[in-house]
Amino acid sequence: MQNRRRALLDKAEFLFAEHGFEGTSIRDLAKEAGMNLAMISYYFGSKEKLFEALVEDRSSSLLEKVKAPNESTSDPVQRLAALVPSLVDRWLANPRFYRILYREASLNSRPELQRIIADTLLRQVNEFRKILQDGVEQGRFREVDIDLTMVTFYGTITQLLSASPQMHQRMLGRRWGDDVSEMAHWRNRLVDHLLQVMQAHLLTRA
Amino acid sequence: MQNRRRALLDKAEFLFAEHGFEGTSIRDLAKEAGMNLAMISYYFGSKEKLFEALVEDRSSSLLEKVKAPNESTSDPVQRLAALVPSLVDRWLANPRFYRILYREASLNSRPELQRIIADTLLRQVNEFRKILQDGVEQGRFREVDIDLTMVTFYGTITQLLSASPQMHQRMLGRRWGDDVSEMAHWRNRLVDHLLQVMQAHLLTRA
Amino acid sequence: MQNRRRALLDKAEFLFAEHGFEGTSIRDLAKEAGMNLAMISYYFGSKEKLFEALVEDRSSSLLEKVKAPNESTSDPVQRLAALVPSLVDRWLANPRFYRILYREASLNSRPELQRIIADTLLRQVNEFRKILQDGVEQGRFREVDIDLTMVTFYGTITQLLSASPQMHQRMLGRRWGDDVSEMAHWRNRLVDHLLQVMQAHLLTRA
Amino acid sequence: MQNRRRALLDKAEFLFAEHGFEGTSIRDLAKEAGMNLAMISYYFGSKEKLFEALVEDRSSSLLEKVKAPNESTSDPVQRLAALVPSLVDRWLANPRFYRILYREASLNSRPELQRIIADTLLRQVNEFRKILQDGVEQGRFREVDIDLTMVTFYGTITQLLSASPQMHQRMLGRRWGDDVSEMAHWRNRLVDHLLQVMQAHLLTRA
DNA sequence: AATGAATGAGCCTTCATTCAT
DNA sequence: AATGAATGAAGGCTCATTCAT
Repeated sequence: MQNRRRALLDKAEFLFAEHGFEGTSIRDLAKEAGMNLAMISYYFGSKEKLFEALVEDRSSSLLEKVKAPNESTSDPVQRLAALVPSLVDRWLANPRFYRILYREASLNSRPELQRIIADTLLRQVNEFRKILQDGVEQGRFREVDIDLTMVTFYGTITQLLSASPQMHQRMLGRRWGDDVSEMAHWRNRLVDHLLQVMQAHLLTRA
Repeated sequence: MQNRRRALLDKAEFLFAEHGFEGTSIRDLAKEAGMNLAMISYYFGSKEKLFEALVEDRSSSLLEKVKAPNESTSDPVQRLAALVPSLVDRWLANPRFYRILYREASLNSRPELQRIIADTLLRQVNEFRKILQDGVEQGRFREVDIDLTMVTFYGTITQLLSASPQMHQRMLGRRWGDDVSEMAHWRNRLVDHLLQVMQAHLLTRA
Repeated sequence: MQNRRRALLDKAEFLFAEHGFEGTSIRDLAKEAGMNLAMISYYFGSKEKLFEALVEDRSSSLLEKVKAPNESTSDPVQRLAALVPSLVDRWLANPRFYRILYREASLNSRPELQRIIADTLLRQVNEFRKILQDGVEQGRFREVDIDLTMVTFYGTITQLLSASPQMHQRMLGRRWGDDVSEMAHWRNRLVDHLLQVMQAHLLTRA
Repeated sequence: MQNRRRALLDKAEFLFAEHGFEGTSIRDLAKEAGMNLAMISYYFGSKEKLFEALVEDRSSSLLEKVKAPNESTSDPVQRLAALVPSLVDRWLANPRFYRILYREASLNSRPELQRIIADTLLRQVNEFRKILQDGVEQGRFREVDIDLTMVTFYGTITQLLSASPQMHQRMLGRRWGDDVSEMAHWRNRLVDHLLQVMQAHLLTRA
């Protein structure tokens, strides 16, 4: 059945997020999913292929969601205002997945995995870069350091998503869990904050 | 001899940064350091204790450097302007170490390590938080989301430090290596950018 | 359908010959035959039973071919001259099968398989022994070491059949493949050589 | 200690001879040798490297023994008479090793192992080929099929060495074991037989 | 008749650690 | 102070087989 394959992907996402790719054994994964460990080989071929399948699955389901907004208008200011909540939603819809990606992206091992991860992350990053470039060219934005502005934007989200529960507790004082209302709370704070920071940074003062 | 212990710490820092704590075997480490693998147990007791020793060593050497600046004046604006380059220097002085810390801080394993890492990271974070709080209280800063402003500040640095060589190449187009002049380049860009973003964000417009 | 069963036997014979019984997995076999791996259990019950079925099939089909020649005359010299090409043809008609048998016959595992293999091989060996014994008894052959003469006779054929392609290439300089004309070449050389050796060895000199 | 390494080699030779390379697990081997299975990795690196080490060890110790005899005279007849017992002794000194080599040489897997085996076997084969070629050139031997004469010679020894205990019992009626007196018996019979066959085959009749 | 799914046992290898010297 | 030797546990993976359909 295909929902066993799906169950493996879900459990893998959870365990990879909590303990890392190296820190998760296929025995742990199989036990957690209530299956024989040979099923991982059966469905995916290997632990590494499972990872690739996870990226494939998650990124394909996410890319469909956001397409239109940034094409609807050519005004960089409006495009930015539209992209920020859209991106935040996209990331918060699958926080564990991005926690995994960012951690693995910081390693210098398993080059094939690295390539896949970089491809996935950069696809989204480039949406933002385009707006910045257009805005600066058109004189709507100040002449900022585009690379580092992107770093700030994505760094903010990454930082929030990547921190372990323990770090969150001690840094933000507030739980960061699977609770839906909790998520809505952060979503709104994050969107407001990012818009505020980006606009203050990019827009020329009257 | 003590420089053998030091050599182990240095090699461990390098390998942990590149391949992660789990991804680095003590065999690799011993081979890289040109010693017998029993030396790790001999000097540190275990792989985990070695990690703790690494944190101990690196953080103690860094904390001494920055103490005075933030006490010298009570003006939050000036204190911020002083803290930013000081912090950036502190981080860039040991980029590998922070790359390790941030990655491990995103895991939910080995609670004892987690605690040590959180302690180390938060000690620095709190310097920044204090300035923010004072500034807002004194009305010199706008009433921003302090937690998320911190996240943005540290997220920017983390993002820059954590990305793998491959990610750097593809995201920023520029190498990020051990080259000294390269480091100076990034140091200046980063300080300028952070000050600009923070001031635009925090300072009320005339 | 029965030709699927036959296809499995054929592919099994090929793979066992190339990689040995242990070295061939039923996965490889099923894939090579383009079937589901459950078919092996389905048709044969188990991998070992498949082997037995292979022996059954090949040896039964071969035994029918050669019966008459050795009964037609009582002269050992003529019987020998008739048996040699007949045996050579029998072996060369199925070189892979004998390659398998001889290899497995050199093991000391799976006693049941061993018994079956020994039965099959000895049935043919005994035809030769009988001629030798009769010839010596009748004074037509010299009083040779019958056991070792048999060993020489069968050893020659076995050696030729068993060597891997790589060994053949390097030992005989000539390919030993499925090519029909190639086979005819070896068949004639082998018959001539064996007759020459045996006659020189067995017949008293004038 | 190095005699543990030696013990592993000895046990491996025994088990490989009895059950084949594939049919012997490193668990069995370690248990048989009374060690932890990690020692195989420790001493040899891998199961395959252990095999290579076995070949290295056995063949190096054997090559030294026989050098002089075939150089002492240029008469092919005498050289043959000297080489036969010398070769037989060489092979019977390590029957298990050659049983392994011949079996593995009949496979078409693990090309690196194949190469090593072929090298080892051919080195000895070529001593014999040279005598044959010289003898024929000098007109001392009949114009025989040199390749197949070699096959007959080595096939005889191989056949005797390779058969499993069960096959021996049923084919030769006599045990073929580690018993020293038993070995001496076969050694003499084999030398006599081979000389007789080869001389009858090669020497022109008066 | 035939198959995809599933399993438990076993494979080889590497892990961090400890021990005797 | 330092090391080669040794270990038990765990790693990812493949094995032959069975089951429900």
